[in-house]
Amino acid sequence: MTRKTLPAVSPSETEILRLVWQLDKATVQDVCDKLPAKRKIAYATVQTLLRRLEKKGYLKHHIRGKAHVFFAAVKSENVIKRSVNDFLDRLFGGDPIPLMQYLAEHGKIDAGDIEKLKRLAGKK
Amino acid sequence: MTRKTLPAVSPSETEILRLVWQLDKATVQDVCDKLPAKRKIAYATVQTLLRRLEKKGYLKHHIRGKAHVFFAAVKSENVIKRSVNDFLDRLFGGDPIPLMQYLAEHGKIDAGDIEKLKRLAGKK
DNA sequence: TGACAACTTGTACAAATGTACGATATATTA
DNA sequence: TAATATATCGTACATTTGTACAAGTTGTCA
Repeated sequence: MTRKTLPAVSPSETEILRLVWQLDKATVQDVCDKLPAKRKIAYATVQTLLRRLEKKGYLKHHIRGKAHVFFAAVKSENVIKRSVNDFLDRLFGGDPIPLMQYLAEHGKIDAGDIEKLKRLAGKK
Repeated sequence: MTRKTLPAVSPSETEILRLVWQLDKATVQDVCDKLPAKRKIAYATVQTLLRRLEKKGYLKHHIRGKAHVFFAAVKSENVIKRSVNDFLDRLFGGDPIPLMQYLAEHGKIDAGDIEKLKRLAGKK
């Protein structure tokens, strides 16, 4: 009987969560190492974020030696879904087209990418 | 000599800001009326958000009668750019493809939309 | 012109967020 | 096994965010 909606993930937490997904399993140190060079925050800060994510229900951990090894407790798709919808609502009133448009116009994606996407969309 | 980076726009502020863009010029009341039915927050709250947006530099206002008429002080593209990039960084490490994919897979866009986008992307 | 309704202003305040130090516990290794 | 390096834990704290009331101000209409 898990609560159906977990507490919201804050922006910084999202960033950390993503790294854990990427690493699959990760210690505080692992996450620190994976942080983009630009983004420098203390080990202790990453630790706090991981702790909060666990308390909120997004992560679990088991122990390896003296270190905590964190891993996802919920499917990333669920988090992504919520995040994207929320973002879309706030910035574009829920309409995805302007977002796609922005990405297309800013060369963040090219025709090739779109070709692949088209196949994906077609599948639906 | 405007500061090159304005203070960040919070999620709720973003929502309000979007409505002002949509209305072009808007009083507190206008924004309230435009709020999605789901989202119900007090007049006073909307007012605070508008005040903050103005203080942060995203809005300006002139007076009409006794009411403040707010309007954009910076181009929406700038805000969108920052928001999208930020969102992309945090949730996808900056890679737009997974986002497009999510949108495509969830039927939020269809092949027709993509066809148009392709043309846009091609232009670049 | 006076009352009313519509607005703004000042202020408040709890909760969430971002960031991190100091103390303590524990593998590891010399 | 004692010292060391590494971790966690408890805690803290300034800001930002979300939300809003109460009091004062000012067009407006009868």
